Amino acid sequence: MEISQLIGMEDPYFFNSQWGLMDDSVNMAFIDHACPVFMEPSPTPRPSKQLKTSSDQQQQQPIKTSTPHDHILAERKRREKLSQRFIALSALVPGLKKMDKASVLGDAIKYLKSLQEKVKTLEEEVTKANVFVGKSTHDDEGGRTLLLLPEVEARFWGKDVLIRVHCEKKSSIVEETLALIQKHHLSIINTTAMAFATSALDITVVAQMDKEFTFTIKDLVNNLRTGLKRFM
Amino acid sequence: MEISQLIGMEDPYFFNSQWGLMDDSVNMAFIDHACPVFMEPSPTPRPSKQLKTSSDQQQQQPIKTSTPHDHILAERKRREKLSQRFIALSALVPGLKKMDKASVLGDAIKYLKSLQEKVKTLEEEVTKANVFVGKSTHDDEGGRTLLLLPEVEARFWGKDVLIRVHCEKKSSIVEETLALIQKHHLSIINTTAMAFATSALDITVVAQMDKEFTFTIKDLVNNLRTGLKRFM
DNA sequence: TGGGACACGTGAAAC
DNA sequence: TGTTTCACGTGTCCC
Repeated sequence: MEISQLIGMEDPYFFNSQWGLMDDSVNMAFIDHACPVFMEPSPTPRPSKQLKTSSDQQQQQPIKTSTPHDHILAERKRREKLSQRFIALSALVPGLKKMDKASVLGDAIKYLKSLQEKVKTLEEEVTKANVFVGKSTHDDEGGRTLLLLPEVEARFWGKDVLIRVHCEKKSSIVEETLALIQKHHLSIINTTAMAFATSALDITVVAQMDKEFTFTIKDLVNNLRTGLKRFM
Repeated sequence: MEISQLIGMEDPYFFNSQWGLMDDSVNMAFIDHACPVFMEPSPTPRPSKQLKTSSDQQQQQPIKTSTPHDHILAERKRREKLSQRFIALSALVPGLKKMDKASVLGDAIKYLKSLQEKVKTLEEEVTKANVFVGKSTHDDEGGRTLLLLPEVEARFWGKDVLIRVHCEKKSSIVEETLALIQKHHLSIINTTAMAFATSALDITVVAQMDKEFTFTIKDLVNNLRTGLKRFM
């Protein structure tokens, strides 16, 4: 409120010392990049230059009848926001040596690229590497293994999936297992079930993930285990 | 807080061509953060030579006269570099709706955070998956296990033995595996071999120990692994 | 018409 | 010393 009164004397155009430099804005037109902002030759309307001292606050408005200092206030706010985000960005980039804006941007770009690459390779590794998951077993000290059936194990290689189930021999357990697998958008390629000892069953399934479907080994194993448990 | 500061220094923001403004540096103090220099191979599409127009503008410059135009050019170059990096950064951030600088920075920050989080969870997933690795592979220490083919796993139930072998698909590997098993005085009851992915083979064998013969799971697994390794 | 975004030139300050 | 980076106010464009 009172601010507007305090700076009534905006009276711009103080540095018309080298006004001839301004027609260089024509050249700037082709320097400008990306966003299609075209600078016009800038007619540069000559305002009646009259420098007013600070004591004189005659509020006359030549052309710019708009708010004179809301503009600079808004610009300050914009700069402040930008600076804050620069700081926030620099806080996220590790090993930042130089803190100037260009370096922050440059290192952030490099770091972002490396992160994208890392995510890519990690995702590949997760889905393509051979991994066992979700063995519900506990090793005791003797090297023996206590079996908490059902035991489910899966490994991925791209879209191929190998699933092993070791469970108690029960009627319809094979059908139930295959149905569970199919519910995960897996196309069964091959399967075998072998009896082991007196009451155990060892099921092996090779399947393929349907296109556009991805899930983690962990989820698959957990879902199969909990699904089979309901049958036990 | 900041508003009071801004209002308080509102007045000294005016300018005349003289050298009379000094307290401007006071308010700069809390925002300013200076930086070292940095140079990089930059395309610099346009040198933008400042050619002298017919209406030469050299005059006055009471005291300064140091480098009036190099400064402008340097600043232009700096801005150009910054803008270029903004464009490069915006090209890396997917799903960018608004293209203004603040949005680019903000979205880049959010994207960077999400990538960091993703890397973290992915790395966790990979290591956790490795922790769960079962008995068959090489290194037992620290709960970690190296995933080295061939993987061999065996379990006993009385005289019954279940053996699983996951190995590279090679000719005669099944026969070799069965031969190795038989050398351990194991009578093969049932067996199956399933191809998995492009070059893997998953063999499951159910056998029975011959009378009078006993050995530990560990010995059986190790012998099978070393025997199969010679084939790889 | 008014607020948001941008590039500009400029003075100051950090090496 | 000069080179480099910064924030500032400003004009202008664009919704």
